Amino acid sequence: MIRLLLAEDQRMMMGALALLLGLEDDMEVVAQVPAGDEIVAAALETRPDVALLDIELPGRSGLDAAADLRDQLPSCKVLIVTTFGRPGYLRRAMEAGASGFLVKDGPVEDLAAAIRRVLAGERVIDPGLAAAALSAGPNPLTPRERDVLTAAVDGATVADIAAKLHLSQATVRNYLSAAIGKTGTRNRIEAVRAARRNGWL
Amino acid sequence: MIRLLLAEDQRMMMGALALLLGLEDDMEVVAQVPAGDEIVAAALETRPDVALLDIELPGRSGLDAAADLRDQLPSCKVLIVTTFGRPGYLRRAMEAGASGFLVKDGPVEDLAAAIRRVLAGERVIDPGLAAAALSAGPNPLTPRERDVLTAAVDGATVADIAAKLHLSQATVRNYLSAAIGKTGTRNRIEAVRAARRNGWL
DNA sequence: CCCGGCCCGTGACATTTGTCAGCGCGCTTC
DNA sequence: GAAGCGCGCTGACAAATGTCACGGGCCGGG
Repeated sequence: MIRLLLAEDQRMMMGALALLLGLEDDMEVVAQVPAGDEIVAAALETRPDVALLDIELPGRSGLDAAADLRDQLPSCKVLIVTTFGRPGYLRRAMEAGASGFLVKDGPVEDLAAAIRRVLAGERVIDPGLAAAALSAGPNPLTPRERDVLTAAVDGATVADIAAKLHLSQATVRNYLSAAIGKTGTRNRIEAVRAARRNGWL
Repeated sequence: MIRLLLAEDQRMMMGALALLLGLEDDMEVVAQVPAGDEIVAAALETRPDVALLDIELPGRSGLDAAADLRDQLPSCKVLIVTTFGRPGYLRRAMEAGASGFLVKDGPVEDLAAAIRRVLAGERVIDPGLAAAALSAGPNPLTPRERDVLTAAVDGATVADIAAKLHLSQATVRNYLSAAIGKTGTRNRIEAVRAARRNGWL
């Protein structure tokens, strides 16, 4: 029996997948968690063979959780299953030790197949996405630029960002300007969107 | 047999739901469409009793499709199933003649139950959401303000928006300012976010 | 050791953005 | 027909934003 852990915040999706995978003869869903910060605890308790993780989860990112799992339960393979096929996500998933990366756009049938392949030691990666990840190149943003950009997503003003990050306003503007330059965009909004699209966030 | 149509752009979700609902004795999935502009054609061909529609679909919004269905195939009940429980969405769904409104956050079990209730003539609405929709009040934005705001989502400058909508830059700024005022926010980014959150977009 | 990169800051500058007061036009509603 | 509202426009103003050149400190690699 292949023991599975599911992490996914859309409960309907998680429930559907759990039922579906449970129908496979050789699979068994041993844990379902709706938040990123519950993954490790659930995994340590239930000892799954494969963990299916969404990326955008409340509490803790699925990518971070993947890294945690690699450290604390290396026997457990990680398969990232996400809505957004962003190049930077794939890259980070690989760095976090994930064994596979699927987008939810694909057919359900792929899922069980991917699980078996991952368990056999293979790496399963969406082929189109792999190309995009390679052509996109690595993240050009420095850590600080990322911080400032992420702080700017919800419409915060320069003053807000400066206060949140304990920086001078002028410094914030400089970082913002640098990020805008590196993303080849015209203002912070476009910069944020471009960075997100690439998974640089 | 209850004949079902599914419209959903995340194929994995759609596939999982189709399989799952197909397991119910009295249900049968007769159509699966991944785009909003294919819904009506598929419905006319397959004559479903209930259509499960996502809102954010490529091609045409599920809400618009719901209105189309009411006109062209009134025998078909519409159940909106969406990720985002935005008050304005619920309101618009009701105006488009939908019989039910579920969020994907809920458990899968609810789904089959909701389908049966909708078919029995009941209205199925997430209770928490109904309260939010009532307390949020109707959309305060004028059509033009909406246009300008939606044109601003991807970081377009005032000049871009003016060009796209064939308006003077000053006019665009005025609409933007009005929208900012009505949403009680501080700049266009916050205004866009607030409007989206409420489903005023 | 020196170079380069990242970090954090300054000051000055042009541009963009948001606000306000007003104008005329057309429509609906009372 | 007057009042109210949405539409589109103008002009002017303050504030926020983006750009540039520049400084210093800290670190790691050649």
